[in-house]
Amino acid sequence: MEKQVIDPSIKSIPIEIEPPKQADHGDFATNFCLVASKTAKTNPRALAETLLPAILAISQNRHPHVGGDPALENQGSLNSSLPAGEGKGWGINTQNIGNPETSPLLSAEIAGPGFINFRLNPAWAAQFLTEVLENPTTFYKPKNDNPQTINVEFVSVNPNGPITIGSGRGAAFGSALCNVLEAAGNTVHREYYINDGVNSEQMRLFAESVKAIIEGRPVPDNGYKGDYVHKTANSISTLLNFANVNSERAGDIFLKFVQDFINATDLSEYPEMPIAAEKLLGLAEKLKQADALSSDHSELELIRYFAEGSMVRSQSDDLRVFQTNFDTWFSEQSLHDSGLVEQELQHLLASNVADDAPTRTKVVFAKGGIIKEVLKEGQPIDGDVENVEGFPPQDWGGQGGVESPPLRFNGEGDQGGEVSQSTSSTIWLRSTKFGDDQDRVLKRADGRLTYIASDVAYHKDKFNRPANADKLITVLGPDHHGYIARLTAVVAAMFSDQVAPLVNPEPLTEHEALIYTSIAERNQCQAALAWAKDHLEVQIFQIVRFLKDGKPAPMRKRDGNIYALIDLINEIGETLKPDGTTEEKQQAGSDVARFFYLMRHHDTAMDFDLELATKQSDENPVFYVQYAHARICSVIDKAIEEGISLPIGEGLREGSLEYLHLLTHPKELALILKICDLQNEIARTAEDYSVNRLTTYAIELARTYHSFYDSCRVIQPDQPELSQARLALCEATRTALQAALELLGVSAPNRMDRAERPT
RNA sequence: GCGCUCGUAGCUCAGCGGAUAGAGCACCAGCUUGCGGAGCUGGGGGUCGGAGGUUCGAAUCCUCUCGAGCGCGCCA
Repeated sequence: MEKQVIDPSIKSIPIEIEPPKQADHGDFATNFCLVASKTAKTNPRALAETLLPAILAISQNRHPHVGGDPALENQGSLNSSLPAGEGKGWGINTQNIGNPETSPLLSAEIAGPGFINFRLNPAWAAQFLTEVLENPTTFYKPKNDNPQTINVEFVSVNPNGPITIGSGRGAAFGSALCNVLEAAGNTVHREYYINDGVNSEQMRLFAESVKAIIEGRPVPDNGYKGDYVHKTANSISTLLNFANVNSERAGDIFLKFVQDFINATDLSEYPEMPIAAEKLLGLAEKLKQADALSSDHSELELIRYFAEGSMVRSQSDDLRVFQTNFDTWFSEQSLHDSGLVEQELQHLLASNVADDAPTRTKVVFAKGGIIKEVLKEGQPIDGDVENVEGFPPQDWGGQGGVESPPLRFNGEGDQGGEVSQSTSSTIWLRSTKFGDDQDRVLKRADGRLTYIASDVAYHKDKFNRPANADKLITVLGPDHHGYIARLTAVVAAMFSDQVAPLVNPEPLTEHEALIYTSIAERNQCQAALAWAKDHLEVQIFQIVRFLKDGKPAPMRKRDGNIYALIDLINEIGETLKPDGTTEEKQQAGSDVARFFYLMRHHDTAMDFDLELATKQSDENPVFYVQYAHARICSVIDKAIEEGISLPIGEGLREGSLEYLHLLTHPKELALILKICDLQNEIARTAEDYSVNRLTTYAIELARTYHSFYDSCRVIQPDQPELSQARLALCEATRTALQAALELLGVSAPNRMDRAERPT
């Protein structure tokens, strides 16, 4: 036969190798010939027939090993652990290849329109187990050629109530995402943003609600009414009574209490402590001032500090139970106190992306993000503030000039004061220059700063955690969808003076002329926007609808109809482990809730059936997975009792893995391949953040094991070599299961209590 | 109006442009003188909302359309 010449340009086409859905199509298949046929200027089948023998020349005598084939190294993670095809001949008929002990492949064949199907040599594939057993904590971590430092902010609810089951989804997703990003070789910083700015209307309302309860008045309209509000009010009430009766000593006593508490706490494990402690210490200082309680104003501050501090504490306690931990709890107010907000505001003004001109630009977009209309609105001189609910505040001083914030712990930290201290002009962020649909207020005419102003400083500061962070990921709830554009605009505006402008000599369009003053400005701003989109990724998780008695249950903090995450955890735990310790109950509850949240893609709405989660929770797939783990542990224990050695970790004995080639059963091969696949799943998850993939993987791995277990008896005293090989497979499976569950934040129990079966 | 998301088995949902679209629950029939039966094996069940388009090939990508959910504050 004549030697075929293949167009060399097909070298640039990526090779994809996947396990086919049909088992009789082999263990792996590649569609390369289908993809490359056009480039190669031939039909797929002919290309396959030419290519197969050409591939053969690469590796006639491969040694069995696990790891990358240099020829395939750059083609993707799964592929790198696969062998290259080798053999003679081609055609529809299966070709047997190499010798049965060491050849990677049993066969390779051309099928269908031009697929090449590979059948692995199980004995060769089993060598992968050596890798697993020798490196149980790293075998599943994919190679990462471009490791990044990433700040991930998630949960970040207001300190005015417990973590709800709604926020629970963000906690589960965010924490699991961090785990996966880390496993994929990145450096991750977990961050919680405490919305404790003294300007916050919501927090003021919260404090006023607590105060009303203390004083026996009805809470304000739209105020907070839940049980926890009363609980907080009661403890403050006790404190206040004590302080009033014994004001000269109350502060000292409370101060000592707080300090003892702090001293007894390992701060490295409780990163939120400085914030909560700061608030509580502030409260103690207040109590020490004899006249502190004389004015209504101060008492509200005091109540607010206590309420916020205790809420932050209880939130962090609940999250810790939920296997959700943070490196940094960041206080919004600290940005004001340190002057960073004012500093960044000046920066924006200096960069000409913010000003106090009395107009606002609004952009109307047509479908596809095309600008349809640009409107310039004049700013009402009066009345714009009064339209806002609750304004002007009667008894609450804001910052920036009306009054100083009530307490200071970080020295001066006042508002700087170069911009209008207390009067007249609203300061606008010209966010329409950065793709937002309207300009945003940074500073109100009365001098108070908006939430966006904090955001500017916050996002700049965030890039320091980790140092010189490559990327910020912010996980937000479904009600924050409209926030993406302005947040991106904020980041773009902040760095607008630091990026290279686009090169675009096109004159300004009619619309652009209303937004930008020059071509240069447009090119600068659009470059900044591109930079921002590149460095800030907002991940929205969709709504969780809670079903109680089959009907949607409303979930609002303010009307008290609230369902706390910790209550859900406790209820599930109570059902599952009625005789367990609190810790055991919460572990079980957390496991079920986390798995439940993580089973669905974060960006799709999900129903959370409260009956199912609490009452019928043994139907939850998490038990299926955990049962597989417990079962393996049991088998291993039993095997060791029977004198079968298990080669793991430091006890790895030379030669003890020499029988792995006996693992030739189809179920054994399937299990080995599934374990091998974990690395690939993690790599993909780190790319597209679809953490739910790992729950699916865990279920499939468990199923593959159960199926193997049913077909292949592990402990067979008359076949010690096979037993040992299968035991190694069991341990490798256990290791992979444990790794997957750990990433999900779900425990991998060594044993599980049998459920009581109704008779 | 604009934006985001979803529509796949009776129900809840998986599904990386590939070959005959999968799992759990529910239903039916089996499996243990053997390592945990919370398990395994098999079966019935589908116009992947609809219509076009791109492609050798579409549940997957594009456009349109129908239906459902959510979001668009000088709130945070």
